[in-house]
Amino acid sequence: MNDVKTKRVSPSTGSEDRCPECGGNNIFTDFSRGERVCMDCGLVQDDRVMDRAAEWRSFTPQEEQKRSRVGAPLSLLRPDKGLTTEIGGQPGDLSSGKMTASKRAKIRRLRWVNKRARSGQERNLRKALRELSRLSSALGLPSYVQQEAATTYRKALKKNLIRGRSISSMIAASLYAACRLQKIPRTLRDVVQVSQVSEKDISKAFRVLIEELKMRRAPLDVNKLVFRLGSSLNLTMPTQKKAIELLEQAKEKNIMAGKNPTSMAAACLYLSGIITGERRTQQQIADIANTTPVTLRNRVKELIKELGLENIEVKRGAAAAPVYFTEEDDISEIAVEF
DNA sequence: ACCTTATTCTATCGGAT
DNA sequence: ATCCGGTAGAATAAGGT
Repeated sequence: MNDVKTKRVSPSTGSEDRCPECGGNNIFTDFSRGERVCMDCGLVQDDRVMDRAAEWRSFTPQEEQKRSRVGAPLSLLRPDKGLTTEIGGQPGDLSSGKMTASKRAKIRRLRWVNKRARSGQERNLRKALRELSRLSSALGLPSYVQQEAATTYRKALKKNLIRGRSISSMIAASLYAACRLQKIPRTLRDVVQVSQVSEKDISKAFRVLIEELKMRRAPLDVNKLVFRLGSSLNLTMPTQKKAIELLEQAKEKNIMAGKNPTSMAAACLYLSGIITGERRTQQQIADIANTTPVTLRNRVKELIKELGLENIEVKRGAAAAPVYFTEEDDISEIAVEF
């Protein structure tokens, strides 16, 4: 652990799933920050992250051959999956006298009807998907998560779960569920902040989804949460990894149950900061973790008691002055050695 | 529908650094 | 002056009756 450096590089062009530094394949991609972090050595590749998913699928070799980039791909993110019937009409068609007035009127009417005949569900979906893409880009989520959320929402719509609930709350809940399924570390609170809906409504909607759609509830990945918060606090990788250690111990001692995972992650970071001498104040951490110093203290107190960390009081006096980088600092230039 | 329990939040104060 | 630790009271959620 002591020979770890925090270092940032541009992404390599070679094999994308291996760390260019240590060769490990335990790489975590954080789409919201546009970073790829090696969980083993802490190397951060921080250029833009590309979504490398195939543009659309082919099912047979022939299809693969024929696949061209003409026309939009089928997309779950469009209400009609990208297949729309429009009744066209060149300016000349209707006015050049090739048609009788009544025929013209008929066609105009047809076009009008077609535009409006899309069902209420489709209109609902249209609105929902617009909101979905707004939320996803605000949270910096890749499109496959968006797709997942869209699919969930379609199911909910089909089962009539939307009735009586707001579109915004259901779409936010679908997106949150998608993050959980795809192991993207976003908390409900994160979603609430970019949404216009209250936390209460979204969590209610989320529970409805879980129950009615029998979704498996993938546990939130607290370790990733630690890296995300740690990174926001500009803590070095040794401190973040120490926090993970504490977190693992906490898991073993079963003191996570019922607690907000975010505050537990925050508490681990606070303690590890004290241990490595890279301290942040309770207020700083609480702000980043969207909790309060009070809750943070309670978690810290439990951790100290359960993990037998009382002796860190000794090191507390010897702690180095906190080094806190603001957003403006170019931290890519800084390599910290231990 | 009501009660209980657990968690977290806001607000607040006194003591330590 | 700021940080830390503790307390009281309200809101909220989940579970039981």
